[in-house]
Amino acid sequence: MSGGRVKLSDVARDAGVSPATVSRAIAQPELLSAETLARVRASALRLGYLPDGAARALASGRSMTIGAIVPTLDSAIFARALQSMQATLAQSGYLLLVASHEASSAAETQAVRALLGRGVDGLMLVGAERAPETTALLKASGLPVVLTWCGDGHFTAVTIDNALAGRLAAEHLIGLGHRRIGMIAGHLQFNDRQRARLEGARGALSDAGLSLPDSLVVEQALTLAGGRAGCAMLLELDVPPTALIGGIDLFAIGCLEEAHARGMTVPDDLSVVGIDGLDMSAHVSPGLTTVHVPTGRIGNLAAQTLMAMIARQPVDRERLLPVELVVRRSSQRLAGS
Amino acid sequence: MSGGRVKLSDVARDAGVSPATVSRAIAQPELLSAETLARVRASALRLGYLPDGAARALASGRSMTIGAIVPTLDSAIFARALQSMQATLAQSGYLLLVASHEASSAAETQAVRALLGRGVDGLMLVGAERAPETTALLKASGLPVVLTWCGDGHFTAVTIDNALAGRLAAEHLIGLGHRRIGMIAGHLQFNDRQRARLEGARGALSDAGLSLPDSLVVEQALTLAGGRAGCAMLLELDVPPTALIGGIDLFAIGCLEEAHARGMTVPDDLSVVGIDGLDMSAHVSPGLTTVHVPTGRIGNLAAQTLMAMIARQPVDRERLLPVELVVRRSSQRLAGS
DNA sequence: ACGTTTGCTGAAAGCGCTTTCATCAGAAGA
DNA sequence: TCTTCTGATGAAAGCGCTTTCAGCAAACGT
Repeated sequence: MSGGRVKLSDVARDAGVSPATVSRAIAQPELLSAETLARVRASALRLGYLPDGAARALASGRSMTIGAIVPTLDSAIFARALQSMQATLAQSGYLLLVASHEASSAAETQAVRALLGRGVDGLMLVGAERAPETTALLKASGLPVVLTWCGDGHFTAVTIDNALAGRLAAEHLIGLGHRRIGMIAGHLQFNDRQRARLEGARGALSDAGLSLPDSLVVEQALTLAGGRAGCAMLLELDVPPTALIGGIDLFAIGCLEEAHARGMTVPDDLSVVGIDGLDMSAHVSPGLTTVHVPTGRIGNLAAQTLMAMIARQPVDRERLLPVELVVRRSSQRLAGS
Repeated sequence: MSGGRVKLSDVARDAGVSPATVSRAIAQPELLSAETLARVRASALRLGYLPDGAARALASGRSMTIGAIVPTLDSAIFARALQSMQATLAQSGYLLLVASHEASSAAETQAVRALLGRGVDGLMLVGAERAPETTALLKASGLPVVLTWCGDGHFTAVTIDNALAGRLAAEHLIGLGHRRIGMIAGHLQFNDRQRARLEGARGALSDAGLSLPDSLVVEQALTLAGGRAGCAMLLELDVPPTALIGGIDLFAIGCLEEAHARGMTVPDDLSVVGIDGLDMSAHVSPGLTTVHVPTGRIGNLAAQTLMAMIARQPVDRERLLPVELVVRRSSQRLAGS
């Protein structure tokens, strides 16, 4: 069975046509007469013919494969974006080649090189910050590239306004009378999304005549445990904040847990706001106030944009998707304000 | 820049050697003299040579690519497994080509065909149940295949004992005096993991002289909202169960939320046990009692097994990983038992 | 009736690499 | 000194497909 895979020439012989015709039957069926096409298809089906992707890629220069490089797959955010990307691509016969770099720009460079070598037809990356070498590699390849979450004004991008997200979270809390607001952010190194969210929050506070001093900002690993730890640190300050912003929802949920574990009540004793809008955030208790980010849509649009670029259709240089504050129970007016 | 990518023959010319030598410098450097190797490497580096994966794949028959087909990427479970797979593979220069089938066996067949066509060197699949056509395709390809979570005694597998997981959850509750236990399971169609977990729980109850009637089992979509809905249905029965088993942790967490929303206290009014052992489960309140599944390890081992099979090394036909009950606060002895 | 299109198919030249197989020094053995 | 290895390299034949470029009918125009 496995001895001698069926190849295009076998189908050609079986159908009594030339290899060229079989090739056309696959890629450009409209060029063939109905009769020939039917005959070739019948032969292909009968023999169980499966085109060899490597050979097709080599001969045609297109691999029908898109590469995606994310910080990690093990994140609800990127997992969802990739899932919708993959689903969108699959409808057009594209496959997704994924790599992760775990917040290392060197690893990202290596991943780009690996994917470029594998002949992807397009590439999706997260964020705008990267090693100059990586950018050079990307540019030199001439391949369609789409940046997500953050754009750099250089490559095509599907983005959200991370700074606005941070700002919305902060403004919401300021509007509720909070004056002392803390923030838990992801490690800012090689993570422009978190930096922008932090700066957005800082800007909102500053505009309100307040401030977000470094003492009220803690950097944590992007996990729920990180959120708990960050919350603990902030609550143990001499003058703890009355409200907390999580750079990602996971942090905010960690705050909910940590506050609960300390016998505090959210939102009575502490207001908490997240950024992301995870499904889960609607279901924790109290329901998490968060800045919703259309994560699935980002993946979906990245896929569509990439396919359009491959087809040499014009695309928006940068597609900015809206973020939106969703108020739930975890935030409330500061008592006595 | 992008005009005319550097190819192997360019490097050969630049280094003053034959193409064969350059090829060897990449794949079997030990065959070359140190001097030649250095010269070739210098040329390759200077010219920025990047081997063409499609050409290599075509000529060598190996693509250095592994395929993975999961129900969805948008799940903490599969995302984690894929992340650890990808990380493991990347260390050996392999890339991961992913596809999802959203619980459709037809979509799985299509994905297998697509990946096979793309010339993957090995394939990871979830579960043992699939269309006969898919199995035939897999067998005919002669490719290394590793099944995960469930094995079928046919293909190599990295599994857990899903029935045992269900059993452990149920036995724990039985041991706490619960007699009326409900279960929320994922849709059982094309999901042998959920079926096995349900049957395991049923077996434990039956062994204890109890039963798990269909009226106490609800099927839900594998989301937190599904868990809440399932919990609501069960709690609204005339004689509601005193304890609930979630076929996945997400269900159990949904139960926690739903119970809370109804003013019930877990575990005083309802005991809840999950299966999976999500990170999150340790942090919700009350902490979720769950049967821990080594999800990351599954991905890791699947990758290692696949690479071993590709290298024609002997591998265990089925590697059964242990599951373990982790008791936290969400379950307690039934009052008055 | 004859030059033109038009529609369909075939021949053949690669795509960029790997991999026998052959070659040829120089080292080793007799 | 002459053969026999051994180690390093090159020549060349593909891997399985796509894609010009031609060719050849049949249909068209005048």
